[in-house]
Amino acid sequence: MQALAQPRRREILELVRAHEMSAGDIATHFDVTRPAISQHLKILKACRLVTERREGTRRFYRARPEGLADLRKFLELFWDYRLGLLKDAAETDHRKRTGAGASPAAGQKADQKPGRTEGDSDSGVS
Amino acid sequence: MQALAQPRRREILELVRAHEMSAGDIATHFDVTRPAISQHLKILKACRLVTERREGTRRFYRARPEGLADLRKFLELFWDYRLGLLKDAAETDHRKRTGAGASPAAGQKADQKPGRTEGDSDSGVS
DNA sequence: GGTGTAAGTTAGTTGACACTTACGTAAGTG
DNA sequence: CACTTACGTAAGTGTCAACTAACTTACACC
Repeated sequence: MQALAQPRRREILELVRAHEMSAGDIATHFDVTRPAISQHLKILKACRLVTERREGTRRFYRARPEGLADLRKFLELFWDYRLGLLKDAAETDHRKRTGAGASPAAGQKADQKPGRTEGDSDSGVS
Repeated sequence: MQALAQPRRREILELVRAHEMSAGDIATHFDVTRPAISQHLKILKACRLVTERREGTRRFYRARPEGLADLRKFLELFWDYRLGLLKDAAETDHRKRTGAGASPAAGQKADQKPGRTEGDSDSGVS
């Protein structure tokens, strides 16, 4: 998650999303030095967001969408739950009901807290 | 995006995800001071990730799933695109995961093209 | 009107991290 | 074996943000 917070790393991911690219080629797309890109690639690789393929002196990188799938799964825990009770539609306009503890959508079905499912797959989100 | 990178803010979101909660109550769940939570809530509110409801001296906060939907849409640009050009067949082991087939809100596809999306980030966190 | 409570705001400090410069390492070429 | 290419790593620096402390604002009750 933190790996994607940095815009520079998202740009790198976009570069290697379609086709793999060597570290030097990636660096030429930015105005920062090559070691800086190398450090970003190290982080992305540690988070399992890219894969590395060595060929002679060069190293080619490529995005790994499965790593992003982990993040998507994590986010789904939020909006899936919320969207489920948006069908009430009563709370969208007048929620001035002073029920301190009682929300208008008192139904609150599926109050189950989405337990930590990080263990399902090596979520290297760190 | 950057708003969710901080674990503390994700914990706050989890707290107010199910039911709204006052700022003081939120603060008691953490070992940091109350102003710190207030600043986090300010950021979450600026990013449209929570909504505020005032009641006397208290202010109740609640998660806003639509804000997370934006992030989900952004992430879909990555793996949807990747899954689309898997015609290379080099990595044929991309059998449909649980999310691919059971995505409930998959009705709305990404309306943006997967082109240059940089600059979209930096969601005015500060 | 005065006091207490609940919350946001400002100023200042500290720690994390992105970046740079310099150096080291592995593979190819003469 | 010297030399170059391609890349990673180490140490140092600057900046941003998370946190604390102190202050201010808004509401409720006496």
